[in-house]
Amino acid sequence: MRLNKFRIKFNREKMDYNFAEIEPKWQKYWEENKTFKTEDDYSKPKYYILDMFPYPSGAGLHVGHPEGYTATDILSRYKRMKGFNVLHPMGYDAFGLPAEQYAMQTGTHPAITTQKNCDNFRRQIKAIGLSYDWDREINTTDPKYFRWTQWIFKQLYSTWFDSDLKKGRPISELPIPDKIEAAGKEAVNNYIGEKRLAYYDNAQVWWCDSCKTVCANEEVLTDGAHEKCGNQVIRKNLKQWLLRIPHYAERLLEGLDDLDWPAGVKDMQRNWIGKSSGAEVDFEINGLGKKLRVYTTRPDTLFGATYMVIAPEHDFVNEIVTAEKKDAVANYIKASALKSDLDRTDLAKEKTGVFTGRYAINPVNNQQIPIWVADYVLMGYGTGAIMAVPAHDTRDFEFAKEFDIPVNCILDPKDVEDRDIILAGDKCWTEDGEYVNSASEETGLDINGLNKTAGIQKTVEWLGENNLGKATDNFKLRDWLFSRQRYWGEPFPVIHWEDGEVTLVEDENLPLQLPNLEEYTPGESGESPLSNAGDWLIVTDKNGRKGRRETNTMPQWAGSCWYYLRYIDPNNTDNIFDVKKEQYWMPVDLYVGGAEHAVLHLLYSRFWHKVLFDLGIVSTDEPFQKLFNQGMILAFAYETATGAKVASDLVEEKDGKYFHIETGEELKQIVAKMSKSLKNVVNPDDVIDKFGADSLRLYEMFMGPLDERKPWAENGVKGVFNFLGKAYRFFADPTNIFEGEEDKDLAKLLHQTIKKVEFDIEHLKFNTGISALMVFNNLAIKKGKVTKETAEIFARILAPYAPHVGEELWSVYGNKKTLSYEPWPVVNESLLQENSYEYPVSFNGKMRYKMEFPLAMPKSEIEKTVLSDERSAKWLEGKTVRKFIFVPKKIINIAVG
RNA sequence: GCGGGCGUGGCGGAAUUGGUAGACGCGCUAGACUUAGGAUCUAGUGCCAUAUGGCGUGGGGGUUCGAGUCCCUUCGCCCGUACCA
Repeated sequence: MRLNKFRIKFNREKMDYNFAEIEPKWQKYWEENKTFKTEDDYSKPKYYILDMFPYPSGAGLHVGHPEGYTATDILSRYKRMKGFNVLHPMGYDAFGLPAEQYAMQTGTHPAITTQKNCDNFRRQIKAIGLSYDWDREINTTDPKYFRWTQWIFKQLYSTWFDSDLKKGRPISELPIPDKIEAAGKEAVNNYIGEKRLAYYDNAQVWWCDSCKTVCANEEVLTDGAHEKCGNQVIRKNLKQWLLRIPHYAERLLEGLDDLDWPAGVKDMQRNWIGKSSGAEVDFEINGLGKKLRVYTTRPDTLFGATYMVIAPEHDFVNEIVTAEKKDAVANYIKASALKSDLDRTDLAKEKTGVFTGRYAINPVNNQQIPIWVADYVLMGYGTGAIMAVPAHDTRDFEFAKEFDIPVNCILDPKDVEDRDIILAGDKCWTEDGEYVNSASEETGLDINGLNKTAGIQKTVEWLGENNLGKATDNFKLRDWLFSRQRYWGEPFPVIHWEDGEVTLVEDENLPLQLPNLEEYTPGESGESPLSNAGDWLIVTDKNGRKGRRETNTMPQWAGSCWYYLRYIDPNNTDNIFDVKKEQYWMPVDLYVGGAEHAVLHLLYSRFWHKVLFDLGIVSTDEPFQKLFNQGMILAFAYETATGAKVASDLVEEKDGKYFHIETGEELKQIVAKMSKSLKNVVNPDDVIDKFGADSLRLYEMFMGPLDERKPWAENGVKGVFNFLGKAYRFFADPTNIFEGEEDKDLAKLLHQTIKKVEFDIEHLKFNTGISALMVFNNLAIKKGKVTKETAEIFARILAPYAPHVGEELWSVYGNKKTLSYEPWPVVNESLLQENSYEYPVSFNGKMRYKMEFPLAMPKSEIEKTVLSDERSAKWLEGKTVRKFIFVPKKIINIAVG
């Protein structure tokens, strides 16, 4: 479908809405007057409104960007008029792969590409009329910025987590056990190294062979593809920097409770942190004099354990396996090591495993149960070993059925249809019930007759008393892999000395800049491009000792982890920010962005923030008080009956139906993501050219609720453009404005509109706010004349949405300065007072007619009037009134029958 | 499987939280002004029916004087996640 099917024409004779003149004029005014420069005026209440800053791609802004940006801009403009000191900044998350790949192909330095893209983004953002304080613009690739990213890394490296106090503390305060102290300096250093929040070690990592880099767990998609490029990642063992985020698991989990965040995002983070409560239990291994420790969330089902499983990678495998099973087990381990992770996590596949030939002793009843090796048990979770209770765990049940292992039901489901089948061990039961066969005279444990909660409690107590196990929590959250084999990232301020010592670059030598390179291509086996940087790479200390700089760089998350803090004091050269300013501005009052960052950026940021809080660097425990996810903007797309997608330029519309231009086939209109291949990508620049920035802003807000996904429709832009045109033509025409008293209806609606617009902005319901402005505009035009006071109020309440039209009207009325700091109009409640109400009169819930009554009229009189009204006769005929319902200022309903 | 969200006219969506379903906009229909209209203005527009009226918020059931809204049940779609013991 051709998108340019109409062009806006102006009537040059009359005063018309010429956005192409108005918009650049006011953008220039704001820029020259630094209208939106934010002062650190502590006497005013503050409001910090943050957008997720963009990655400045070569493709420029997408219509998804202005959606969130307009929403925050409306709120910012509104809050300024409400007397708040508003911090509303913008910047660029500019480290990243595309600029580096472009450099590999063309030799253009990533800094040049980045600069160009940032300039383009800035131009586009300014063309939307967003009220950012441009003096606070930041860029993660700017050495003045990443100096402090490196500085924070140093803080992480120099911090340990005190699990008693549940907080991070300076590494200098780490108590060293006497035993370690006695073992010498190396032992002490190793001990400290094990406690640092940042550490360098061999790690099983995800490697993307297409990007030639490692990536974090969070960057690997469900199907094993790299989030950035879609290539399947593989496992590799490399020396890498990691951050001990699991130390903060509990804090990150608890912190979520008090945050005003979307439930979905909170749940995703909870899920990702993955806390489970259970117990660790030790099983004596028969004939080895060794204990095998398992983790279970169901210690209450110990009596039902009929076998055990250890992961193929478990340390004990070789010791446990008996001579005659050695080959079988070795083959199994080899086979599972070859399996891709995708295969291993494929739920549909059948369970596999092999018996080790050895038995363990179940501590609750001293029975011997076989130990198996199976890859459905993962080394990375819990202890890498489980007790298997097939009667009450679906995975164990599947496995037991596969290998003919006994299923002992120990939990009577009671009133359930399949009770007999379950009791016979032919069906798995994972819900609550009453224990049976769960007592042993020999060991003294008896939980028969209890329910699940009581069973768990009693078993855990018993395990503790007998020194066989204890209650334990487990988390899914793993160490955060924090280094990348890339050029275009923050260099680590780290030197590896030839004697094995690792030191950090001194604060006064930060930032550690990136060297200029000829060759940006990473090595095949995981060397970073920086290993080609000869002069930069090698350092010598004053004693002649040689060292090599860390050649990995930080991941893109590093820069975005703390950018909201730098906006507070972006040009501070001595400190990361001024303490007073931080105390004034933090926390962020509202953070708006896409939901795709639910477990990546938003979890990492919270982690860093908590560490900085523990170290006394920031004053709040959480960075973002309220989070709001804007919904994705989609587009209409077309597909054939067989579901084949058709590019939009091959579609024509006839009588509300869609046809293929070439084949004539009727097509179905669907909603899909904008994509180049479907040719339905909308560029904000084009929309501004054709309709203006105010129309773009208004339409993005008018489309629907901010948090919902919704399709772009150009006709909708025309709708809001028509509104702005109508409003402008009416309100900018001096012959429509008079001095005097406002029409009563219009005055009332005006104040209702102020109230509605205010409420809707506060609640981020911009679509209905615009609708209220339209309703008012329609009535004003119908009335034909408005007072200057009304006109000025309209300009002010329209301005947050359509600031260019707002400013233009304001100046038409003779005001010389911007309206950005004019006080928000006060609702005159007395105008909203009603002394009568037009009641809908319903019979059995169906509205039949309307009738006006004074609010003061008593119910009995209203009842009498309504029932004797001639319009009621028809509905009352042959029926008796069962009940007369009267709800003041709501409804009258007569139940008849 | 589990977790989160959604389902309202031809379309995007309203409904101030249990009280007039369909605000506002698009589209469509008719008219006005025009050489012209893809500009602008006016009127109409949930569906069925000639009409009194009937039917309508994915389907079924329930609570209530009254249900898009609450409860039960069922269907469909979207997002996230997955052998986490």
